[in-house]
Amino acid sequence: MAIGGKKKEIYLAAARLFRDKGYQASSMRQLAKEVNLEPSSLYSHISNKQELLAQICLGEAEMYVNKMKSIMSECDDVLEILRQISYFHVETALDDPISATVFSDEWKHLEEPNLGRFRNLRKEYESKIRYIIARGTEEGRLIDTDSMVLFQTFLSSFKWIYLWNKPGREVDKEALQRDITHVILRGLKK
Amino acid sequence: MAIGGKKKEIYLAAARLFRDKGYQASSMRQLAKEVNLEPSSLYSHISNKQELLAQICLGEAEMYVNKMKSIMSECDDVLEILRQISYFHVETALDDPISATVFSDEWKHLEEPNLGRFRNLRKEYESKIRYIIARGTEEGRLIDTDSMVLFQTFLSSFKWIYLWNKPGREVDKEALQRDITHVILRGLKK
DNA sequence: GTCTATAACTTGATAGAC
DNA sequence: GTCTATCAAGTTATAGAC
Repeated sequence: MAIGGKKKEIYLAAARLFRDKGYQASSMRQLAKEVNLEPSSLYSHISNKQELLAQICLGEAEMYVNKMKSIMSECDDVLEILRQISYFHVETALDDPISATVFSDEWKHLEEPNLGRFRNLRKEYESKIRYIIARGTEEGRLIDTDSMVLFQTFLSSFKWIYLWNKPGREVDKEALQRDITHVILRGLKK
Repeated sequence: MAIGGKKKEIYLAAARLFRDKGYQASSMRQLAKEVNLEPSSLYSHISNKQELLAQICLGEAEMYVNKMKSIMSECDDVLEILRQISYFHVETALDDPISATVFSDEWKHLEEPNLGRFRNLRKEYESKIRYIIARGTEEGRLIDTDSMVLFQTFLSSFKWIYLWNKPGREVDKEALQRDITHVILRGLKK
């Protein structure tokens, strides 16, 4: 680990710990052990435990919002937008499954004002997807089923990848992107 | 609450607490308050906190396994079996969203030997579904995409219902069963 | 920046009176 | 079966020496 990289090392270890045991069951003592420090020394690098969770969750949330903006500014075709979102979800779940898991499963332990910020970012992201799906049905590109069902089914289809992506596993990213997107869009397309 | 129903009352309150705050963040003191007892009095009805989680998670897991056996013994058509599984998932998520959430999100806080039992039940359930999906592709009823992708996408498609099903919401169960099943099977069917 | 020591508090669970 | 009182262990975080 490079000099000055201790803070990053702490964040990475915290994310791994939160994923494996959950936020509440992860102690600062344990975290300290993982980065070879005494517990009190952690506080020279971070201000408290909550900050660790907030950084991870809000960082991921901002990444999704930014990606969504980027996709929508570059592309106008509903199916192509959904395809790009799908590819991005698979990619993030494979490239950083630890952060993806903490983001998905531990955000509820955020405290205010981080919780409010997180919910706003998620709402921003989700409302864009809702809009795309509603437009898709209007344009006759997606099936005419309840738009909430389409939206929720679409998003939940990615919720297994980060859990399934265990360290030892060999994954063909491009094949997985292609297959998952194929199955999902097959269900939604008219 | 009926006489003798205190134990059941405790379990219901515990499930609600585990869902809302997570297992680790739920304290026996809080649970005691919810059922109008002093913390120590809880131990006249249950032996410890872990037992509460185990009962909820293993109870749900057994229910799914039993239902799966029942479906497979009564029906031989792959698409009809998948339809019935889908309907059952939607039904349980709507009828008892609290247990469904604890089962899905808190099982990782089970300790041995409960954790092993839970994993075995889940494995039994999932291997039956894997088998059905593999058979579906062999028979030419389902698309020829990677069977693991089909399996995971199928199961994860139900993972939003119990979270979305907030108390105040009005839900048309039959419409939801029909719509969700329609979208999912559309994606899998040849 | 890291350490030792410790404050201030919460946790699950038990003992024993009633 | 419920209570009061309490224990032993664990929690986050801080103070101050080096």
